[in-house]
Amino acid sequence: MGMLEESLELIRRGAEEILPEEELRKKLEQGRPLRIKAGFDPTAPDLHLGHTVLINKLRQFQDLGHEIYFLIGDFTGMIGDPTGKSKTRPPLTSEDVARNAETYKEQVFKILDPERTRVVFNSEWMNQLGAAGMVQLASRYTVARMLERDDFSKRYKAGTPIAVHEFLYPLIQGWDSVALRADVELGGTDQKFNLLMGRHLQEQEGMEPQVILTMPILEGLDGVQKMSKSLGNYIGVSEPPEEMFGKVMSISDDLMWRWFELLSFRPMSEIEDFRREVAEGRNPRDVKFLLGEEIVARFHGQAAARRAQEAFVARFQKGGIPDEMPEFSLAVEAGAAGLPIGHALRAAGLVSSTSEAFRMIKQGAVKVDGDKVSDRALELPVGGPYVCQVGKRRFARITVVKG
RNA sequence: GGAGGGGUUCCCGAGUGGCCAAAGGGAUCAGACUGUAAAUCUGACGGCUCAGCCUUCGGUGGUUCGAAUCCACCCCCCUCCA
Repeated sequence: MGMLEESLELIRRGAEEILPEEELRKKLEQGRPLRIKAGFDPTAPDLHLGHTVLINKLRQFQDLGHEIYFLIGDFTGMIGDPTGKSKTRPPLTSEDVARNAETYKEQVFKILDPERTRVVFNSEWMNQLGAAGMVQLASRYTVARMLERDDFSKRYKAGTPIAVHEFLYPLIQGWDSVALRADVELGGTDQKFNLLMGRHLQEQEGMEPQVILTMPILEGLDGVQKMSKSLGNYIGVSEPPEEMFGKVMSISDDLMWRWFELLSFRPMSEIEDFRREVAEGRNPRDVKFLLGEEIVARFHGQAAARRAQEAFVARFQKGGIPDEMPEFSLAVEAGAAGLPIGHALRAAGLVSSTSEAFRMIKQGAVKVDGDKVSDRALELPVGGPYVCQVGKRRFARITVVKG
């Protein structure tokens, strides 16, 4: 059964854990489209590549002919996810949720096939459940077992408070699996407990329990910490092509292989070939080009990807300046003939203070129209535009006008 | 409620009357080297109309020629006991 093994191998790719893998094999052997579930917050999505690791896995399931249930947890959203920090979330109106759902679709359908994706909301069945149903659901699990969840047990031992309703979160998430009759549920590694809850509840309901698949957290641009917005080491899926490409090029060679595994749709055999070629002397940069191109093409199309790469080569390999950069029109002070360079750089956001501007000048990092600036007292005469540059990456086009 | 420990520049963390814009490390930024890599080396790292000046060491007020350092009160955090 070569087909089956191939499918399994694709599903296994990059996955942290599949529990239990034997059951997954059996489900696949049934030859029917499986119901694949993954849950998402109802909050406004601003996806970055780290989030797409999971979505890519959904896509692979789709390619294998299975059906995706893209669950938006609008009911659970009211509880607030107790995993991790204890920030309370402001309640969302149904309009908010609807709008956020649209944004999700926009971003996610760059990867997923809309034809094979069902977007569902758990308020659909949770609102039906009622208080009595909720109590009954809560009776399905013991406190002792609840405390097995890693963060619960840590908090309990540490003596930090756990509100009773937080226990409801995994139960509801598990109940979603019952309601959807999910065959497989995907989630991040931190979701393992919640995913297993689905198995438990389905079993109690006499259903064939779902298989759970956890995906690892993607490392960000720094290669060490997880990709996240707050750490600033991310690539957003709606970033412009050139920026996206440039950021991919800036990752380390080691990280590149990790990204290939989790973000590329190239077969692993091909990636292994790349790895061998690099070991034999091929410039890793050229392989990274392929990764960058694939990723940019996914979100912006093939043509944009090619342009992004050309712009990259022109700018960095040939030392040119980018076509597009922020433009500013700055006024000189009344009576002055020109704009002091320090002020200009600060106003254009190239430096955060005039002090920094002077430091940069001292270090030879500042160029105007390609000429290195060494005089901190330099003034830009009325006119322009001047192409101002700090370091290799920060550019602005500045026009100086009369005050 | 009782006992003790602590709040320093982005983070960690030294400093206990002047030599302190404040050690050291991390992060960051720039320069060199490169492949806008990584590693390494060098430098910078409060602000300003910048060889000078101004504002910072939880808050407020005080002692002193002079305070991050001493005193008073206040706020916040942590540990132990009840």
